[in-house]
Amino acid sequence: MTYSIGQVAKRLGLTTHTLRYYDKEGLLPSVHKSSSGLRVFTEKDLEWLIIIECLKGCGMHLKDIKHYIDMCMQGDSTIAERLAMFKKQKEHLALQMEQLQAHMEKIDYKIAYYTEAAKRGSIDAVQYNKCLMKEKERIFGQTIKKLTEEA
Amino acid sequence: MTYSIGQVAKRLGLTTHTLRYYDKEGLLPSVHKSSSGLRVFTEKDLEWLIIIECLKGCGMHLKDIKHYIDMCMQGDSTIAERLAMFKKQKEHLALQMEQLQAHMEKIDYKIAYYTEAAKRGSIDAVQYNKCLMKEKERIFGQTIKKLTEEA
DNA sequence: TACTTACTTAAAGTTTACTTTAAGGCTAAC
DNA sequence: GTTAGCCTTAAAGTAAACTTTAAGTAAGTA
Repeated sequence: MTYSIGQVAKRLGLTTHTLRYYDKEGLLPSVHKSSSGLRVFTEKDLEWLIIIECLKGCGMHLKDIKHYIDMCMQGDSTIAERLAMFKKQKEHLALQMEQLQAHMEKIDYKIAYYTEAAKRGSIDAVQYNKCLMKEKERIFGQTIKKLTEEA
Repeated sequence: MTYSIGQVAKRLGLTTHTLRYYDKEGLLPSVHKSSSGLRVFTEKDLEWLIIIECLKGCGMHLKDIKHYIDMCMQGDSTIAERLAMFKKQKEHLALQMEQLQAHMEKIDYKIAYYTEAAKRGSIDAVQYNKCLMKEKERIFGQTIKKLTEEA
């Protein structure tokens, strides 16, 4: 089973322009051309693209993704480096998740805060109940406290 | 307790340039100047900055963050919109977390794969055991299967 | 008196990952 | 025979969030 550039673009949510751009940049070394010059994508190529999207989604730059792909083309001598790269990405990803979690706490605090404000019709009327206060302390406390200690 | 631009920059991991840039862009409307013209940051300003960093970390553009800040300055009439904004960000954040989770599964698969390859010294020697195969299917299966069905 | 830290305006430069424009040409399907 | 989808090169444009440069000034500290 093979796929045209248009089919692949549609399925992966990219444009054909982008796919040709990736190709030009050397990110799709395994995509071949048909006798009439059309790009022919195989399932293996789709796997590549899925990994490219994954690495991009992790915040990796195309330059570094290309480096990974170059390593793949180079063969078994780069296995250790490739493994190391994915391990590093895993750590990076874990950090990102922690950060999102921290953001979520702040957002939740704000939702609680504005829900109160909406109920009462004004910001000034918000009562810092125990829960709200504790959250505020936990969320803003550390950064500010550390600054104070430093000064 | 008040803080200089340098102290704030250091604590929040920004440069003084960036802080002045934010100020110029209207993101720090509550920062005042001392008699000699220096920016004076209060704890309230730090809270602002923490929220700005949070929204930035959620992927919001400075333009939209400014809109939020403008709403805050505008007063109680914007409470509902502010609440809605945070609720929307919460959803967005949840989506991002799901995506990171999906990325993590792919990374974990690759780590398992390359660990095998490293152990055996070559890619070709990797045995797709039950676990590896199942993961591969789960991760790459859907996208490719859907493409096949479509065609 | 130095030195550090801060201030100003205004413009130009940087990076990344595309996107767009232009201009023309091939091929397979209806 | 025309339409849809694909191809090419090459260059310019876009957006975001800074960063840098320039050039001069001023206040506070050791």
